[in-house]
Amino acid sequence: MGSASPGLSAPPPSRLLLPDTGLQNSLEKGSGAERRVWSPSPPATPEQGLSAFYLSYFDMLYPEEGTWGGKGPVEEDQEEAPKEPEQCPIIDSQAQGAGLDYSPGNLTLEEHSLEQVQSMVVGEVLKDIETACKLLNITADPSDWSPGNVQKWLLWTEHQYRLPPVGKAFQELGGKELCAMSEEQFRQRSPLCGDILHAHLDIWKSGWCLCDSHQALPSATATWMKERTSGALHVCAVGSEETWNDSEVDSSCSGQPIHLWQFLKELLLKPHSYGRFIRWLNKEKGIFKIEDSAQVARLWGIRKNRPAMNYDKLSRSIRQYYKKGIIRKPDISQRLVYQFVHPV
DNA sequence: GATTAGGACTATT
DNA sequence: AATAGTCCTAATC
Repeated sequence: MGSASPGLSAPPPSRLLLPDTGLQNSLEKGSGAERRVWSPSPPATPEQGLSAFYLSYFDMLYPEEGTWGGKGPVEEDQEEAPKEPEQCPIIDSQAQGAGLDYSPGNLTLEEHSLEQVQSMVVGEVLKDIETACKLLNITADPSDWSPGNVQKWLLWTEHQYRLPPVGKAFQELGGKELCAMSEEQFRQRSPLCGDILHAHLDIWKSGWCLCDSHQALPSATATWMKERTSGALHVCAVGSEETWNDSEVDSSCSGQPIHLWQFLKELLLKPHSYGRFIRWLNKEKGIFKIEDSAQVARLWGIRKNRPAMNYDKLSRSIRQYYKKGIIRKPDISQRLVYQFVHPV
């Protein structure tokens, strides 16, 4: 799944259908400039429908809540409403593990857990998309689909997610028309699962957008997904020669697994989301500091689906880069500070 | 006690 | 084969 959590760019995790606890109220009270008010009303927006889908998907993936990492929803804090996006307060990593920071603006434990869920779910769905493309011999971009492709996709989605058959409800539609349809139109054609199908298609559209950073994303949900999952689907920059402008690092497509150094750059490119955990000390020289080793390791573990990842292992991988000339320690060695050998 | 360095081995692709 | 994950010892901060 995409990267995880800490992110917190729009839309916030509060879009998920949260348990009926006091959480919703606290979220609304704590809503800052970045935070949108969560609407407790029945799913009326595509995003809310999608959120419901995430949870149902999660249920399928992980029947027993909290099995991942074995810790359940009670976990570290990760995020706060940043006052200055580029200003990254140093967090005491000691306090992170057991840290229960409920200060205003910080995410609650439930949110963190949900973010992890979102990241994992989105990652799994994106993997499914890759698989489906190969299996069905269709493109990742739904707008390219022929009516036949649309039918293939429908059948696959029904089967994959055990949805009730939609029959001929979408029979004559091509990909472009399908993409142009609102959730309501999906519901009209398929009252039983139109919303779910629309949510699936939304993910396909977004997943496709992950391959093209220049293309505008169709929805806030897609923006959220892009923030969190860039690189999850397609990252192909290989070696240490390529440039690493903001526009280039995660705009590639090849299906190659992401490398740690790429992942670190990804995080570094989003200081607003991850600046608390890793940030540039000198971007021109490629010098960065891991402010919260445990969190960076946790994010890496999520990305690679390695629940047992920790900083000890992550740092071992970084050290392997010394020989390869990808990352090194800066001239003046500091703890948790590394330097990309080929900054641009 | 956390971090750093690196050897050795295994797993995955 | 390349890369990363795992486990380890030892040194250092």
